[in-house]
Amino acid sequence: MRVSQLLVPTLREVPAEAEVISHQLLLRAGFIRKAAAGVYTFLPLAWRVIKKIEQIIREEMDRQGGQEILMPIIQPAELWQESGRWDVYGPELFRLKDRHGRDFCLGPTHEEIVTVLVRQEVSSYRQLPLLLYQIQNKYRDERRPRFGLLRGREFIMKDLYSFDRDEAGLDQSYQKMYEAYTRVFTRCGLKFRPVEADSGAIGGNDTHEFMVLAESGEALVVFCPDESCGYAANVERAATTVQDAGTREELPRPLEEVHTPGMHTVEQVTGFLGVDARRLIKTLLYQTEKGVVAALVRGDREVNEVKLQKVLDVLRLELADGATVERITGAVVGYAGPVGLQDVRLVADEEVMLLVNAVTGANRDDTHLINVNPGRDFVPHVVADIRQVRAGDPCPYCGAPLEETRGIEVGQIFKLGDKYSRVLGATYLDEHGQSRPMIMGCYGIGVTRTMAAAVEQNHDENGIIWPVSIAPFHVVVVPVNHKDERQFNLAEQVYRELLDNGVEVALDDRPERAGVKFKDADLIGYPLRITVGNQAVQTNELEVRYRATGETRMVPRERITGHVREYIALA
RNA sequence: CGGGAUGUGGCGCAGUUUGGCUAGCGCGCUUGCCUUGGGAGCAAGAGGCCGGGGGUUCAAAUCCCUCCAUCCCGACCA
Repeated sequence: MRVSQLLVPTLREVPAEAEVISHQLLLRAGFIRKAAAGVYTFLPLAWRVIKKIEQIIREEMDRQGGQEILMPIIQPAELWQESGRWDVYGPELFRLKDRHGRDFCLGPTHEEIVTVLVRQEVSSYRQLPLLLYQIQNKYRDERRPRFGLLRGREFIMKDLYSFDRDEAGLDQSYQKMYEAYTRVFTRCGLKFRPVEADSGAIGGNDTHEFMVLAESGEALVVFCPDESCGYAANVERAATTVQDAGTREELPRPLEEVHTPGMHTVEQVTGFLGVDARRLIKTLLYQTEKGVVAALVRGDREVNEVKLQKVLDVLRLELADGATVERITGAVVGYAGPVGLQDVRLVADEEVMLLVNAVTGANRDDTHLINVNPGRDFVPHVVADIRQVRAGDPCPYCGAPLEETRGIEVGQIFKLGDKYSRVLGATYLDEHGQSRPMIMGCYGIGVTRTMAAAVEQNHDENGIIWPVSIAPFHVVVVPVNHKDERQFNLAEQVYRELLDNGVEVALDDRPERAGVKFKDADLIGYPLRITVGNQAVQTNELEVRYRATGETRMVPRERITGHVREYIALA
């Protein structure tokens, strides 16, 4: 490709709207342009990258027996009503009507369509397992699209759905996808980590997220530093062993009230009373659709709202406002406690139950209770793990102190079980003529998000550094002086030779000064740059520059194609 | 959805407080000269219903009302 003919509108300055580095660089390097909030046009370079990622995904899906199909973006409301998700999905679902007033939506995911397809076309155990996938645009009307391609409203996703006879079959399909995903992200040249995750509203038991490790990631991950243990989980899901606060050996003392004027934070109370935060029981009131709930965690802990939501089995969970707190506890915010609290469900974290002679709010202004003993002074309705794990907590398997990192979720694999096959009636006849629901799994990869994640992880102050496997071109050939015919002809020869040998090469034939072309080459992130200047013409040696390291090397003219091909093959 | 901010040529911005006559600057773009190994220089150009609508006024980018868009923080979602 001749750069003079290529639509790569590079920008010298960072567009004001871009905050994260992948968004800035993809705009500046001429890969993407915004059409609306969270909706982008992919220019030629971006589209080449996307096609490469898609191709890697295709090969790995096919390797595991996946069959590619293409399902519609526009889906009839009836399907979603049948699964029950038309009402549940909420405002995230892009809804529209046709000219007859019939309801449709733009697919945010395709469980309904694919399950109904399989319901109609598959009826025998002989046809299972079946792995169907597509690479398709997806639509989610995010409340707040942000970070460029990392959280858009329209995005490209690979989604595969597995249909098995039973749980054992599902386990196998799940394992295949786990391997396939590991291969996909490895081949894309990304540093990533599969982590245990929460299954959220989709439900199901097992689920893993594949996280590309990057500071800008929205997800927080904890992991065990012991490689042989290998535990890693999204903090939403992460567990840790129950820890004693050091009060266990004490003998319970009689409950006592203390005057604590103006002390309503954990720091204030611990400072005032001269006790460890671990001795406090923090009482947080939450509003849910099932009423107000009190969540108890130790003073040094935070509530994990995802865990709490799961324990309570509620759809809505938010901290109660001050007025509600006062109504329930009879005191201003800061003095809530479990003792004598009426009309709310009490959920206590496991660690709270181990405390002896704890400190809590007294449900009265400026008053706390000391020597509170769980079981004696209050009895929670539920005891569960609702605490947020943090770095330093012991690994639940081996006890080593956990570490923290941030990640971008580029893939997630789910065991769905019979959730959709039951409601949508996707059944098959087994070898005994018995009708059974198919056992399903679903597996997604955010393709456009993966492109952005690759940039987040691979860049420097000059621009993008594409992993070779997904780079838009492998190499750019740059004649230094566009008016020097000898340079230009040599560059042209090299360009053609590389083209003829199957190398993805761009020739920067623009009548620009060398500096401009070098800057653009760095910004765009071609893995290799071949510079053709005076030296090349005179000595017949070409300068090859490696984007990843910034190193250069002189390569004899006749060896250039071999050198480039070797580099690509080894990458 | 709550809070905050911003909309002026392709990009980055000034001008708005205190209304005023041809709306500016840098980059980019076009043409010419010159230059040619890290975003050169000189000269001449093209390009803007100042986000939309309504109002106030002799006069609105500037003041008022309203709508829209975009970005950030939070909440939310997977």
